[in-house]
Amino acid sequence: MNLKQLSNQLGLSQTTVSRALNDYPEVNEDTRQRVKLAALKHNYRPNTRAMSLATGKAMAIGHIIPMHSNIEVFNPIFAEFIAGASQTYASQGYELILTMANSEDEEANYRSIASKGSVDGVIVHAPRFNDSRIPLLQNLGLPFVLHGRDSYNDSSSYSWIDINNRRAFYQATKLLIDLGHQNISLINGRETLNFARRRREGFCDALGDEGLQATEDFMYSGDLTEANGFNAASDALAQANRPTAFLVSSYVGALGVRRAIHNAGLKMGKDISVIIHDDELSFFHNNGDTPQFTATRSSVRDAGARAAQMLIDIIDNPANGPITELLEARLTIGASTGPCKS
Amino acid sequence: MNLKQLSNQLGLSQTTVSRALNDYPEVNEDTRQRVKLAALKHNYRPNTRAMSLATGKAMAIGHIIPMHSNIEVFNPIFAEFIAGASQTYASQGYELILTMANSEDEEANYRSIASKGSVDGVIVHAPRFNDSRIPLLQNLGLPFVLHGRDSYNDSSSYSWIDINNRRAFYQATKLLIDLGHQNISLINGRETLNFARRRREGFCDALGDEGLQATEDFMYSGDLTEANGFNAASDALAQANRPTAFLVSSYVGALGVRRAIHNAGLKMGKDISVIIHDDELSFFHNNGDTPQFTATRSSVRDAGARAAQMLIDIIDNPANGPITELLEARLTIGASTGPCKS
DNA sequence: ATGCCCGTCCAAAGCGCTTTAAATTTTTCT
DNA sequence: AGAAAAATTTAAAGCGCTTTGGACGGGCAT
Repeated sequence: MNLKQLSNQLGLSQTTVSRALNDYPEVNEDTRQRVKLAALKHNYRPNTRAMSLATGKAMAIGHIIPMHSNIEVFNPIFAEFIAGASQTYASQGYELILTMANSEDEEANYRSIASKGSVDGVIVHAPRFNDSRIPLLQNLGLPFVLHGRDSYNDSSSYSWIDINNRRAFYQATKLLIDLGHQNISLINGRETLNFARRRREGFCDALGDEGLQATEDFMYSGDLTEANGFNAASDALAQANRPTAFLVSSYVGALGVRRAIHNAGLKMGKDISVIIHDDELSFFHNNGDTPQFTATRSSVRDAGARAAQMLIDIIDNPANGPITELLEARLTIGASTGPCKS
Repeated sequence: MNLKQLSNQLGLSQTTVSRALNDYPEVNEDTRQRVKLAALKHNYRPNTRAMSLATGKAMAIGHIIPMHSNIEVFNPIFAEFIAGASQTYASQGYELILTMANSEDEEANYRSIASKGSVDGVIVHAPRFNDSRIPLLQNLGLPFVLHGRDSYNDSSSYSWIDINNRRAFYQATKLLIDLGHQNISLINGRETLNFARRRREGFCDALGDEGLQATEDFMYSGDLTEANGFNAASDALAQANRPTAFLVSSYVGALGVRRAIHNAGLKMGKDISVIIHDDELSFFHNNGDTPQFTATRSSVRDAGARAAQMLIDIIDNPANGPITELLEARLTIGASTGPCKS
């Protein structure tokens, strides 16, 4: 059933039917009811393609997940962020178009998306330091919101939502120091990404403020897989001057760290302290119990929902300037930290 | 830049330019080159909405993720499956439209999607026993592929891709029995879902074939979160006649099981054996090392890529009957199993 | 030359919707 | 009652593409 058929059914013009359904004021209330009823009865819904061709709005948002072609880790954090965003889209009639972009043809990918007209805007995931996608999208005139910031590009020139990574890791480090730990290992994400850089800064600054210094050997950086967490922690624990605490950038990585600690015959929270950053992935929620990990917490799903709303606002009001939002993580004590014993 | 502008530039008709770009034969080869060059130079790409309105094909596939509104676990398996599917779509010019559907308004959601014309087909995730979505989609005439089968509906009447869950769990159980385990606990997914039912069948049948019987108390079913795995295993291990082995339906759940085992002061692989089903989530890959878990393995990402291709084939050849594909999981020995010691 | 075919190109219709400009009906005011 | 204003409806254009049906001219056989 399309608009033409429906309006024939009703003995009305397409114009009137269209207006009735879209709640335009210039249509009689009785007519509107009649139209809406008929639409419901015939299960009519306007064809989105025709609609967006006519209005010039795609009513769709693109999410472009960066993938480095060989490694191909699909970070669950993307998934959770998207789950949040999709809630927002659903409530506002937007569709979510998902694309994976290999880093090689990334620029081509963005150009293609911009010119094909299938989205009204995009969410940019995992910004790298000096990320070329920012000027690119600005040039293309495609509205976008960054999940994260770029420390290189002027962060007031574009819209972003981020957590205060620096402060979170500063506080976490401070807590470990207060507990007596002086030899702390940082197991971080890939430091080509801004979030990881900022976390490292927070970590190093906190140490510096207490007159300590980070041991280069105990700072690890890489994809936040379980295996990488395990390998990093195992490596650190095998050293003579091994660290007494770990600061880990993700829950998944921390699972590997926990395994390494057990493997070394140590107890997490007693022999070795661990603080993690917890994005509150839904399949790791443990309801109510004291959390296993002391963590800086921030729901990435909420961030996704918020980012989506921001982007929609930007699309609706292109005249307004950039929107930015900085979220603070909550430092929550769990079972993985304790006083330094050595 | 749109088609009109481009063809004006070139001094050609829209018809010719369109045909040149779409590799129709009735256009001079020189002209075609000239057109393609100009398109490249001006970064022209046909507007997808206009294209799909003209052709009647959306060139998009919908993925509808079921969410039970209160719990809202975003299963990483969906994410990984989608990552696989998106590779296929990218190579064939399809877009991937992602939707989360609360179970309440699920039917309305599918109806809406079918009538809006924004997708050419859908992938149905996580089929339940006697899943109403199958007859619904058949009635709506919307092409679809199930990820999984429905044991209730006639599984030759629709297209699906599934792993042989029954056999995988039969073999895994058999292995545990061969190792001397008689008291085995099954920590399963939600048994309203077909995959979990089949796994349970395989488990029970293997026990039955060896003259054993499953202990009802030690069969758990629920969302496959870390916490649920932990709770189930903790519960089992607290019993007097506690099991000597666990069969766990997912990697994430197994992480909780492992934690419970450690918590009880036991060693996995020595005191307690564990076999899991491993969907080969990318962030749990450990490259090369002997796997932590003995597991039945099957890449859900590959399944996603394959499912996408199946659906595209179905869309292209609506006349052909349903396509089905049954994948076998590989039973791989890891460090989590050993002979029964009691 | 004539007619025919083939290769190449184009004008115009149509996909299903929104929206402008105008027509028609109803209400209001004098 | 008649004119003006307001309310309601409609015809038609247009969004950017594909595709049908035809036009045009050169090469070939007759």
